[in-house]
Amino acid sequence: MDFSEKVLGLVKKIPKGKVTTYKKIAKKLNTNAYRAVGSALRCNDKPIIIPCHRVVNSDGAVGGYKGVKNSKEKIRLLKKEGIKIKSSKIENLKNHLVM
DNA sequence: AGTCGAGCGCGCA
DNA sequence: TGCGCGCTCGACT
Repeated sequence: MDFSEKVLGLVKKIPKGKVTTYKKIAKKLNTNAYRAVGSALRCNDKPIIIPCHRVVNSDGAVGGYKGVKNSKEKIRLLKKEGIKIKSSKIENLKNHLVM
């Protein structure tokens, strides 16, 4: 569970209005298991303290949320935080990227 | 551009 | 032990 814990720990630190990618997280953990990052977030039981909606794909696609791909809920949440989203893709991704 | 297959770490059967 | 997953990237079409 170390892996998952680390992932959750990092995601938890993402400030409001900012996002990061699965890839960056994996890199931070010194691994190439990008999928494992998604898995960890998917299995996370505390969406309250773990804003998994702030984690997106490297190309800006929102990915998924709560086990559902392209979750409209996730998109709306991000938009609410001031992030522009066009057709399930984040615009100016670089502008919101952290880490 | 769009699609396919291969690699990673963890969880579940 | 084996397979799949909220992913990514290099190769092919």
